[in-house]
Amino acid sequence: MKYDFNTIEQKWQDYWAKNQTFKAENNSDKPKYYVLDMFPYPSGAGLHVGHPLGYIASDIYARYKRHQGFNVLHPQGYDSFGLPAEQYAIQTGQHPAITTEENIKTYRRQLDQIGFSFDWSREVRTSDPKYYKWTQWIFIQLFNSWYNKAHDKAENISELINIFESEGNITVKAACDDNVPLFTAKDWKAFSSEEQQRILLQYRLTYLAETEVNWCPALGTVLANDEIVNGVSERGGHPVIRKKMTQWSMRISAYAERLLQGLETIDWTDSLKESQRNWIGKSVGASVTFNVIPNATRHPINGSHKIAVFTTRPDTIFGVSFMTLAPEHELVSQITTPEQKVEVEAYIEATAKRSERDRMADVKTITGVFTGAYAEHPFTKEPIPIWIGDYVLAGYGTGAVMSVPCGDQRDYDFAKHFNIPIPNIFKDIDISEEAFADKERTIIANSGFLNGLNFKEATRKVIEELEKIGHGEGKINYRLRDAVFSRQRYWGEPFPVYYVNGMPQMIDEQYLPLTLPEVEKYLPTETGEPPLGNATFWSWDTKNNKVVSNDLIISTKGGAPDMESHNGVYPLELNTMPGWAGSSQYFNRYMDPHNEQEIFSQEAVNYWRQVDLYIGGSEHATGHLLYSRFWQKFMFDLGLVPHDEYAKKLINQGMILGTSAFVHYTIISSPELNQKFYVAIQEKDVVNYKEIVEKHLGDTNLKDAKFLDLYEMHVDVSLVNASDELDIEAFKIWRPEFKNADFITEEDGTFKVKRDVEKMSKSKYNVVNPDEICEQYGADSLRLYEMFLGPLEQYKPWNTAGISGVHSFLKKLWKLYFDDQGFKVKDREPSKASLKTLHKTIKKVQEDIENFSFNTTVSTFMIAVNELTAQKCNSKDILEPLLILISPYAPHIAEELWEALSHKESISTALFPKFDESHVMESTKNYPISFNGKMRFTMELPLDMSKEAIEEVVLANEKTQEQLNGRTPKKVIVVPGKIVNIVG
RNA sequence: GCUGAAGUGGUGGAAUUGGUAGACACGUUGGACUUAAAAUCCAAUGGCCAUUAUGGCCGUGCGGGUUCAAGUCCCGCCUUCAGUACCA
Repeated sequence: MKYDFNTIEQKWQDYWAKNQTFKAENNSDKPKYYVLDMFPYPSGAGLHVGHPLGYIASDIYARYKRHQGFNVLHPQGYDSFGLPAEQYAIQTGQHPAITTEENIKTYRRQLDQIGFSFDWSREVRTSDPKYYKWTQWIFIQLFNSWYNKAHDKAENISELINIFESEGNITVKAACDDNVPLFTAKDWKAFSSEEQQRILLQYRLTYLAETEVNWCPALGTVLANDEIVNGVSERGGHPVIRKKMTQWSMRISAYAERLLQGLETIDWTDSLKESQRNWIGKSVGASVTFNVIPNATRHPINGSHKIAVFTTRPDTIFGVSFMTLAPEHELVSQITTPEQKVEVEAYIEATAKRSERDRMADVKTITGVFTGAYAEHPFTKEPIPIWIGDYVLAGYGTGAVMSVPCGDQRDYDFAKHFNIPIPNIFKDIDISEEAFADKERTIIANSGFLNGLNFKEATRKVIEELEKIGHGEGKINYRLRDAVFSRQRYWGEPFPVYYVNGMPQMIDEQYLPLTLPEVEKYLPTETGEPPLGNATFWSWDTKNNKVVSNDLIISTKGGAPDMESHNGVYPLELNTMPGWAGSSQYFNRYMDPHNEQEIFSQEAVNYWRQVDLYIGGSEHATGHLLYSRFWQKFMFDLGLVPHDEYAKKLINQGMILGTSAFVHYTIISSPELNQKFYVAIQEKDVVNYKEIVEKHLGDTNLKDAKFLDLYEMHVDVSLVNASDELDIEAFKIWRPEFKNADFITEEDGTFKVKRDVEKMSKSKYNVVNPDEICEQYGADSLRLYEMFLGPLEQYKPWNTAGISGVHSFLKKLWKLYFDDQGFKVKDREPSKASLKTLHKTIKKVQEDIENFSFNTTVSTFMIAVNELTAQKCNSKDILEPLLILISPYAPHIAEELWEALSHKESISTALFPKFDESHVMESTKNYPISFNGKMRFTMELPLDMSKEAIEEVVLANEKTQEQLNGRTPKKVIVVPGKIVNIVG
């Protein structure tokens, strides 16, 4: 019988689906294990061979855990809201829901053919109203919460209102906006309802505020910091500018410290944790307040102003020789003197015009301008000139710095450039060339009460003094900014929000989900509103078939919208939520995906608790993986989840890259020619291509024609064979403009292309489709090969040629069970050698899987099968457990052979075989004997021999004596089980 | 600049944590089977030298060091990839 993989794989995929083999129950006597993949965005291009890598790894682990007797949850779903479907809709008018549905079908078919053990009964889709109902629900919970720093957790906003009513906000320690005014309980009660709401908004965990955002004109939407790469949009590479807009934001900064601390408790890779630490960017220092001197110049400044700065070096405060404000700083216009006004305004305008990218590009150019104003040094009372400069960022700290040129290189450069004095406050340090920033070696001088102190002592002392005079305090600053949560797009979750007098109100939970309305066009409206502004009606309560008009929402009764009485007309929020909204809690929803009453039941979440193993790409380090941790901590504060970290262990799979092929060519044109003439050149001839083309053309009529530069183009990799030779005829059909082209080939007519490793993408024609691989070699071969390619975490190029190795392994495996005569496994006593092979394989496989070293496991299988073939093993006692070992990697063939061994149940119910050391034990060990560190021969010795006995035997040995040649050994080293080394 | 990861044959990659470097696989070469091809099987395959055979020397990015013994540990460099970037 032949190994007919296509039939076998189809058979078992159908069997698994029909019998719901991998359906997980929310209770079991078995211990639980939760294996999660990052769910895919279903793109129109379908899967290429790089996509399933992580899924194969997690599937192997999930199947392995089932064999270990665990109740395994291994779900899958789709992150189905997103920009590509919307852009496709803009171009074609096709509703994103339809293209998304089609793409999901393709994905599902492709995933199914690889034989994953997903529990599809738990599938979620972020664009499904039944799912995004709960995304909207979480948004409402965030809106109704504030962060109490005293308890270090989120609490209900009603508790904050209680405090305001009894004591105002003076005693409240909350994560809130910086500019909240202080008020008493009496003040609070005197505020209008609208004023109260405005104040509460400054405390809520999701809030509406006018913020400076990253606006991408080409995409017509704002972007979060992690969606910008090198100053351009991550998607499409469009320029991004800063713009002030009223937007929803998430107060993730409230959780900065807990997000940082939580990293200590989870088993994620160091590099990923490090990225998150950098992104959070904690720095410890002090905030210092400087008073602006009202009449330091002929033109007194109106009112009294204070400038707060954040510094990590308060110990250098006596080295301050100027201050610098960001051009966007709000005080700039108030303190600038009339003489400086023109210059300052020109400077502000010039900086505002520069895009983020330009600003990043020339960080070396020093620019700035003097405001004319002075601040007073809190200790020396000396006047300090106030400058503005674009090296100070409005978005970090307070947007103002105290400049200490002797201790900070940027301040130093700025001072040098504008001839500002650079006082030296460091003992025995030369600062004539550059600033001195080494905290460890710092001894303060010329600094009054700080003289002689080191960095630590001086910092403590100066903070103490600042607090005494009310000019500052110790402070911790984080780089992490609140996350902008509004997107001006159609294909995303609508906000459950409407506005009364411009103040946002939450739609009552009973009316969720607020479903996405139909629109004619997916572009912004003519008045510049987001695409949702095009909707003519909204339908929300699908159960009761209630419909409301576009910008109308029905009046409220006691804060909740009342569907029955049509008393008022209020606009709805027209923005939608960003891509990361739907992916920030999906892992918990899988635990109880069909629950319509709650986001998930407490029974379910207390059973599954945490994700035990999460596999996905590292590109989400500062996006999804940070936001989802934030939401989990929030859910924990609400008492909804038992852990405030949702994923115990995380592995980043590396990317599988494509091997692109390129053809070089030049185009010849001359007046005599009607058309352009292409000449393709092999890579080796590229350097001297002009000479070679001329020589090639010889005396033809093209001889005197001019030819253009050399071009390089991607060639479809399917037109190139394993030896990099191009199929020229097929190429000419693929690219008709080359129909009459000349190819400068080898003498034997072959034409070699250039190869390069790049990301797989349609536009590079280097995509390898898993469908073809499954068709030609089978899913088991694909699974094994993807693992065999190299370590899971590593980036590695795909090369289809190598798959024949794993494929012939499967054929050899098959032959252990079936030959031409049929099934050949017998119920007979296994040989000692076969038992040894089996048990050393059990041990190695178990160790490898537990270390996620999947590539070496495949080698282990190959060695085992080769050995058993050589041993002519046909014993059931060996071949049956062997299948269980291989089954996580190649489940289809394992099921088929398992069935041939007369099993009625799926192999997934079988328990992993136990390793028995006695079969592997050897009574003797080969000791390598070396002289002066060089290995000369080996000698078999019993395992239980003592060091001394080994030494004696070795020295008495004939070969040893030969090597020693009459000399007496100086030293003999014996490490039992390892090596004997004799120093002559 | 900073942070993290990594440099091993023609190629992908192994190496029980300091103990015979190159497992396993691809590729290549030779052979068997076949009218032929495919498939399958066998053998060789880091480099150099020697050869009738046994063999010898050099080899894990570079330069040092520790050790009886270093791909692995220490010091100093170089290169590549990824993330981040005027963060006060």
